[in-house]
Amino acid sequence: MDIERLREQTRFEPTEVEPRTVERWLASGLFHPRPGESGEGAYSIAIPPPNVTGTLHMGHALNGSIQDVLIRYHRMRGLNTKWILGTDHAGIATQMQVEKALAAEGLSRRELGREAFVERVWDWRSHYGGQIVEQFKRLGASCDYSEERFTLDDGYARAVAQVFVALYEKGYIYRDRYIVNWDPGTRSAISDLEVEEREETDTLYSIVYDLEGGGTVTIATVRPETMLADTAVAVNPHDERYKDLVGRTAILPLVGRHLPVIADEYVKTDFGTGQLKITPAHDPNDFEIGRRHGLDQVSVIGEDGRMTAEAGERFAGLTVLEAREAVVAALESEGRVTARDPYLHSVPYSHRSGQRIEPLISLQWFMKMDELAAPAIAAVRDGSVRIVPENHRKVYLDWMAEIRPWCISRQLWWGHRLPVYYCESCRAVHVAVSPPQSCPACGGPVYQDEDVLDTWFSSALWPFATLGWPEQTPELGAFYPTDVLSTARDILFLWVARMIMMGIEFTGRPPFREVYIHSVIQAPDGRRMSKSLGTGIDPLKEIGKHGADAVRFGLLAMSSTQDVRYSAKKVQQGQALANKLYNAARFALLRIAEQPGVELSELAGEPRPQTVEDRWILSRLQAIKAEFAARIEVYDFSHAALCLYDFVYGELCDWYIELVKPRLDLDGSAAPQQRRALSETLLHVMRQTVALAHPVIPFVTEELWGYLGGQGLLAGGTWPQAQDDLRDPEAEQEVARAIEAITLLRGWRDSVNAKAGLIVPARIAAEGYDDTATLVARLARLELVSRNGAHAERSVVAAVPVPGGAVEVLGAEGLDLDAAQRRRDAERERLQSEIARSQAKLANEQFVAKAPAEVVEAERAKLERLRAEIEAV
RNA sequence: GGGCGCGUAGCUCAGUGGGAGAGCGCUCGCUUCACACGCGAGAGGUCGCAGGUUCGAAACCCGCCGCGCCCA
Repeated sequence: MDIERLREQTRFEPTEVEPRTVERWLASGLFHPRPGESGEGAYSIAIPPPNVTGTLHMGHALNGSIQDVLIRYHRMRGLNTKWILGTDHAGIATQMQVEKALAAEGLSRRELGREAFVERVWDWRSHYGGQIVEQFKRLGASCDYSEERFTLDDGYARAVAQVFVALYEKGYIYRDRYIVNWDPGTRSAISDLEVEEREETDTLYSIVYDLEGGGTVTIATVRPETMLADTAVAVNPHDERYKDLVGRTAILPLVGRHLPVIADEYVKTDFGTGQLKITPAHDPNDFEIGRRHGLDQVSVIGEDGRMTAEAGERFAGLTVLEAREAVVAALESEGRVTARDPYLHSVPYSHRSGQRIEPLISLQWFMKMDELAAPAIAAVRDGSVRIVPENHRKVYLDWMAEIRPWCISRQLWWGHRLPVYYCESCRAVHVAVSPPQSCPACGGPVYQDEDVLDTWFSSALWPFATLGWPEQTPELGAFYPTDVLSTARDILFLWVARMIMMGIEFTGRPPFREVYIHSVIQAPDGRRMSKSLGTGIDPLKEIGKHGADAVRFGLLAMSSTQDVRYSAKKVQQGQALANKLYNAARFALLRIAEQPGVELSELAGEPRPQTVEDRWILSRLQAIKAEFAARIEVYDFSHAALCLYDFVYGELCDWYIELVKPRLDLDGSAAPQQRRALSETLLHVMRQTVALAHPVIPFVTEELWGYLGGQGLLAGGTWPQAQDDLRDPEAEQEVARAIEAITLLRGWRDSVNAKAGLIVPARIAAEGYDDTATLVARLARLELVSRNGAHAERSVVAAVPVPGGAVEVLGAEGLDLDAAQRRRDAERERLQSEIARSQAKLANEQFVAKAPAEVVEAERAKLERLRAEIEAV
């Protein structure tokens, strides 16, 4: 590497370095493992496939950073590591985007026809799809880009069909007329999980129905238009007021239908009058009551969101809201509306189209979940799938315990079409992977079901369908099950739970050992980050401004076990770290290069400690390696990132480099062996630091690895594990003591207004500085005076307490001694109060008797230390 | 209605039984021969409120107030 370039370039420039570093990584083939390549075992992660139409948002950037840290760390640990990449066809989302584009041309999908429309979507995908994969590269994500999957690829589609057929044959998949969440926006049924409840205030109307044979009931409803479909009136069986009503008949106003009065536990006695209209075709709860009591189902709202002929001539064709007004007006004219009250309740909306859900009865395909859920519950309960953080475990188990059938058919065109065929002649139903040419029963012509599967049905197969299942491929053998699934919690039910169920059902094993649920990054003001709110922050823009390393570090550092606000400061901290590391390496290399008799290319980069600070940094390096590894193992990315920062700033740069500077001077006074040894040690420390930080900030570390003379690409290098033989508690203690003393002395200097450059004559009257006295003196800007040397006869003008005693200052030139006196008084006061506190504690018999011995002992030692310090002042 | 979580320095957050912490911001001082994306020093907190357990509580328990999310 060109050392001259390094000399001139005083800052790390991510926009210059990062793109070319990505190219080097991609060209290396490091990200594409071959099955069974490493004897150390395999490590794999299946990426949550982003929507093919999507672009990178903060959630992707965070999850990409998390997964890449895990992938790079394990790759460097020698495991055969694969990050499975791909995109999701995202049925509704993609179809809606293309429909929007068509609308701009004045076209609709129905005008185009199914085949042409689907072709348009494929075209659209090839033009605009997959951008996000390029964006993952820019982030530095080390996915296996050479094997990108798509959930609608041929092989994947075969896996989907095979799963459908198998589940159908087991009786888990069935067709039913059932109440579903109808989304008038997409004109499709959607699953319970795609429905979002919103609090809204509506008018609660009280309406009087006559009873046959005299009397009335009064029902309360926010949806008077659905009364046209009422088929019963219900009261609670324990409601004493209405005991006599049960079994009588009410007359439905406007329609005249006879409604039985039934008793059902569902009815709340304290809501409204305690009398409830039952509309099985337009309310999920009423539907269940209807099934329990064998009530008729009358549908008055159609799939277009308008009233049907069943609603009667006066109302047919009206929208739901128009019908509501018309029905209320009609009831009013009969004097049946007795009250209107504002009422706050939750209203279902489609997560997909944003429109209000219309519950209605529809012929759909469903999947029974109970049998699949049982082993998926067991897997989490017995720990074969571990959910981190653990509190999500309970959320998962609670939801799984109450799992309901899943509506899997969608009235869309973009997606996996159901492998279901109907005979035109005999109406027989055939479910098969390969389409029958004619009806196997009667030979008649067959046609395929129009519906496609819910996107999540195919996503549920992701970890194994991407590896070639149902074929027993080498990839499947090597990389399944995957090690961890990292995701935000919003798709725990939609996706994660279903993957566990399908994985166990079809491969006999859960698809991953651990599920890591990461933070949701909110806008800085605490709102949701979203395009529509205008609160989104584009990770690529941030990468452009601060570099991918900075964004990765920032996101990891701000992440937590709960939701967090986006912190631009953390990203800047990451940028500062990259630059700091760059400059530390730059300093080390330039100084090594300038050492007479030392040649960088001849150095091995092995530790050759000669002094206490050498032993100290090597020991601290082992500690930080162990801590980083431990944090990664428990998915504590924020502390992993921050401990790197603290090490680089707080130990390597602020102290070690400052401590060794004089030993790297250029006047040639040091012996060549010593220069060489220090160069070795410094190079070792820099290489190790850069390697250990690589999973978090891969770009700057890869760049520096080249300058530092590392072998090959760092991305393919070895992660430096902690070496216990380099641990040195004594050196750690000695240098920690020196650091504390220097800090105290600097504080003292400031308080006596000593000019920054002033060298103060002083004497160390304290224990434990044998090896560090000159270091302390230099960094605290003292001139050490020996007992019988130059200034020895001068009197002590100040004593600065430091661990183990004090530093006595001799000579007052340039010092504000009044300030020194004030400082000394303040210090004495502080010590006095601490001593008093400590004494009081030890005088407390309860404390001495009940606190653990070591705590009492520590308190005694502390008191002794304080007394020594106050003595020294 | 049920569940989960949060409330600590101006801001964002860490700390989970034994002397209140970090980053950023702020103040003061530094062209100290890697870095001003830098260096040194400093100010700043009744740890939401009220009770309890304990020799000892920011931390554990109970209640209240405020905020967020999930489920029904």
